[in-house]
Amino acid sequence: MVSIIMVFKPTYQSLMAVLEEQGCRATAPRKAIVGLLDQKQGGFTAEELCDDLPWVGRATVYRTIKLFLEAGVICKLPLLEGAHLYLLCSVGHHHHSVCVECGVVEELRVAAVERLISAVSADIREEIVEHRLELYVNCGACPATED
Amino acid sequence: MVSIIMVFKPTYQSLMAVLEEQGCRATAPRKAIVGLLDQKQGGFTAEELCDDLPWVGRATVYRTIKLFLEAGVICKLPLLEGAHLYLLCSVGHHHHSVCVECGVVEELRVAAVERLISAVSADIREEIVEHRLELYVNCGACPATED
DNA sequence: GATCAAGTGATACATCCTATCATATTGACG
DNA sequence: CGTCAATATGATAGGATGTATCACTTGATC
Repeated sequence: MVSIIMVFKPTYQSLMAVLEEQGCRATAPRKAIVGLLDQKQGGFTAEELCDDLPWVGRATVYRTIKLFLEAGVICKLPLLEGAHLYLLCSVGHHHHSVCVECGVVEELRVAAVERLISAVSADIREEIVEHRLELYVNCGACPATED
Repeated sequence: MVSIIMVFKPTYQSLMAVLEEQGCRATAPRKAIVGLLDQKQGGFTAEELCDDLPWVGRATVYRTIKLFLEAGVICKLPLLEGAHLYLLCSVGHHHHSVCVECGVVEELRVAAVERLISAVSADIREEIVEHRLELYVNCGACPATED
């Protein structure tokens, strides 16, 4: 039996709180970016944010992404083709599933993965310090996304 | 019990055979690159190859890497820091462990991973088309690599 | 409101990789 | 061998994604 727990993602308020915790100011560009992130629950690219907020400099977009990356509320998810996606995510360890058709990303915690890692750990002489697992799925429910 | 199978990697001969299968010519640059790959069993970057073969153009180095990537005998392995490594690997599905200290990469087949994926697959409505697992380890045996 | 550290945007740059294109090489054929 | 067309090459420019710099602006505090 495999248990899968969906994890809820941060909201506008909690993201602004993260900034405050880091001793960062609540500036207009950052508020605008956070406002967007709040809506992009399916993942986003830096370029997307730049396009959506042309009045915000590219440097600021990247700086803000980096801030949240370091705070652990954004992950950088490698896609199959070598590109990657930024993704709002809950703090803590987890994995992702990405639909190869529609690109929708879901955050997973699969307890069995952690058990597997422990088991492998016992079998090899190296100490496992981190691991990464991504599932590339076909969600079967995505609308034909030809736009 | 977790079984881990080390997989042998392609040799000079088999790499040249891959080129031939693709209908490619055995040119001097390609032979030189293959000769190097044969020795870089621990992974390599494009820049490394360019440095080792200054008389071969960068474009050719990248083209040759791409050729082998498409043939499936080279993988592109994402590292924790966002960089990545190219890596000779056997054809077929497998995973990697990367030492975060010395960077040595080992190719793993962990049967238990495949069983886990099957189990997860049965529990979710999405169809899993591909997966990726990397272990970041501390091999404990690496020489202090401060150079 | 004045102050000043923190933040910003324009721009240049770094990295890694792909596209272009004139030239060179390969290997098949005679 | 020598010829020749297709293939491959290298120099160079360019694209994508991200970082560094720095003069200027803004926000939180007083």
